[in-house]
Amino acid sequence: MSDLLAHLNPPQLAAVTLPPQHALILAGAGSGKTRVLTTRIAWLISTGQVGPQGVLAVTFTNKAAKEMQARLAALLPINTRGMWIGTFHGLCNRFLRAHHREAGLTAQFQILDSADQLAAIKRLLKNLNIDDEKYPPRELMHFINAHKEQGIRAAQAEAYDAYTSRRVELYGEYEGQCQREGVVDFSELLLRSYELLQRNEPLCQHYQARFRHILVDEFQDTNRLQYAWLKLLAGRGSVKSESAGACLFAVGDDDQSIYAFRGAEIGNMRALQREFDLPEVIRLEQNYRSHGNILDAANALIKQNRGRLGKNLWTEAGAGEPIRVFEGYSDIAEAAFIVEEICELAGDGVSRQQMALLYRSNAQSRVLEHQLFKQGLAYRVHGGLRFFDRQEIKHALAYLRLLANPDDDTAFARVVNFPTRGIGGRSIEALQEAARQSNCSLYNAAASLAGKPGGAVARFIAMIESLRAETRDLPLPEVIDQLIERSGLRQHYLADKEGQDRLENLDELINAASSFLKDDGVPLVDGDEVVPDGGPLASFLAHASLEAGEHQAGEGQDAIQLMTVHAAKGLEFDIVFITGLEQGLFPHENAAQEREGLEEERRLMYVAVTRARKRLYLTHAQTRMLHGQTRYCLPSSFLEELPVELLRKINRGLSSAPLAPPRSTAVAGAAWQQPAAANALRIGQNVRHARFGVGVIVSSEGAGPEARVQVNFGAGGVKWLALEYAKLTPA
DNA sequence: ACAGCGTTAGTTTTT
DNA sequence: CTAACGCTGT
Repeated sequence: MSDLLAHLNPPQLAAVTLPPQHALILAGAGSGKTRVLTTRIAWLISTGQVGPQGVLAVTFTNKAAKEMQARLAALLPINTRGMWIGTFHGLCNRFLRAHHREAGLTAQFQILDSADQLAAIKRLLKNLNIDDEKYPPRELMHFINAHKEQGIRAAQAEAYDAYTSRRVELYGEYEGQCQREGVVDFSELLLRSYELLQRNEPLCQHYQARFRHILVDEFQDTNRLQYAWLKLLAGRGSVKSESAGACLFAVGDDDQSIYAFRGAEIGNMRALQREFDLPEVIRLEQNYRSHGNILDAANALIKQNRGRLGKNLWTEAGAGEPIRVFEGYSDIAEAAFIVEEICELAGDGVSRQQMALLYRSNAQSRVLEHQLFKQGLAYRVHGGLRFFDRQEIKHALAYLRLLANPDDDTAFARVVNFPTRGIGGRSIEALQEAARQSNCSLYNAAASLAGKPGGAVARFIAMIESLRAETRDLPLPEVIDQLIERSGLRQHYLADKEGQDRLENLDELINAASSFLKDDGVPLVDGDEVVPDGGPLASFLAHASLEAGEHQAGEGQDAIQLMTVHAAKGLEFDIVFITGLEQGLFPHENAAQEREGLEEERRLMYVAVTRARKRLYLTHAQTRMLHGQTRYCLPSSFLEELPVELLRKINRGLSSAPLAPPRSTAVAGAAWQQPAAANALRIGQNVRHARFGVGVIVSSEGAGPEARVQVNFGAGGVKWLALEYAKLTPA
């Protein structure tokens, strides 16, 4: 036990050994947050304050959940498998499988991932003959998910105009379709669980009594529904607990909240303080990751945000190196500089894996990749296609889903004609019509409508039926093997000269099923209850939806790491390059208009800065290819928010930008007014506008009194201005 | 059924 | 500029 608590700093120790009460731990970047979380659980259990089954630990990602589980297993001599440690979605899935009847679901209910959900919505619109120009499927999906994340069903949704009223109707139709098909989307997992707990008091009280300690990671990322769910389980929701509810131990960092766009409510942190009457928050401010200069820069930057809970990172490590700032003439020059530095560092023996290139948006990786490739440097781009997202895997899983649940129309539509078997658009439309008329699934419609026994539809149904009958008692990996064979998938990819990789992935799927059965597939028996489910098939399918698998390519290699700043959250590297630090890019122009948006961008920058352990590079370019056009860019305002004494500009030979761009880029109108003036307006020229401030001229059109210039004002956006009226002075 | 063409949009993303 | 999508023609 003393081992357990050794090497904790005072606030960490205070957090870990807090008496049973609600708490908010404000955990800065690199402050040992995961350690505190896992040690807290271990301490609670090893001091006998709670049994393993009395703990509920929630994270957002599978990676975090696995890490917590692994660390806990290393701290405690108990089997952590039966414990309720997992993602919000994973735990809700477990809960709904155990109580599927009360939740109004079948034991076989399937989970739609985002792609499936979108396909389901497109199918719905087609069925209802709705113009998807007027109701774009993606937008409708967002509308539905946003409502679910607020805990709002179609029946309660407000419609303030005709358009929204129609969308609410469609939301309702979508709910009906999912229910008919026996599928739930990601947000439904949460909403369904929440509603069941709220409606079923005995059940809710059972879980309230069971979980004595609820621990939440990344609390700043919770949405309204997730917070409501936590409150309910902690006995602070609408169902009151007779005994005292669980203690809620929330760990988070408001300065690292970067997911507002997907529903995260930063306000949940203050709400928690208020609603749970927290006297104080424990701050973990000692940083074990970065050198002092990097932390000073991060602290100075984030101080610009308003309404923070407040926190100042510090370290016992020295100040370290200054932060290097580089300005390139173009995005290409920027990338070339970075690659040059990387070569030098690699020559000095720095591991390539310890160097990360961060950018605001994915499109930026292209130029960087190109330069790295030219130098023959190994690199890895994070955020690519994941294992269970591959089309061949999705096809195989769709067959599997159809075996488990014939009503799953999304699965049916996906594979009814893949590999092609002569069931074209008209047959499918006929099936859809028939299904609608008799209000049944596509599969049932196909089964009853498969008129001529020799028809393609009849053959498909027969194939699925015999597959289901003959694989009923086979172990899962063999079922998958059979299905790949009998569906014609193997044959199809064998014939495709580029199908080699896909066949290997299909074999990998069989392996994944074997190891799933070995690791996670054991029937869960925890505490007093046996957790039932729809059998190994249903749980494997749930696993596939909930855990799309890590990005596979080049995992172990010593390669330069490329990723968006979002993807870098939670990671750390010796050397970090933050690239594209330009107004309009980072902060992004879509976000920089309002304070809230700009503050979120600043938090994003804060996350980026705090990834670096030893050395940080901030790079930007004067010009950048964007949407096929050369954009003239101003340096990011975030650069100005960093204390200048921490920075070192390192523009070397190759960077020297032509300060006077070529004559041919002179703006027509300006040239007409003052042809030879030294301060003639030209593309790339910095100008000042009375209202919008400083900007760069991006392009121009027209001549004489009609001449207009397009100016990039960064945070103020990109604007067209008539030279005759707008008073632009060189800046 | 599928290739080829034209059109359009173009932050961030986990489950 | 490009990638992705949808439509049309064979």
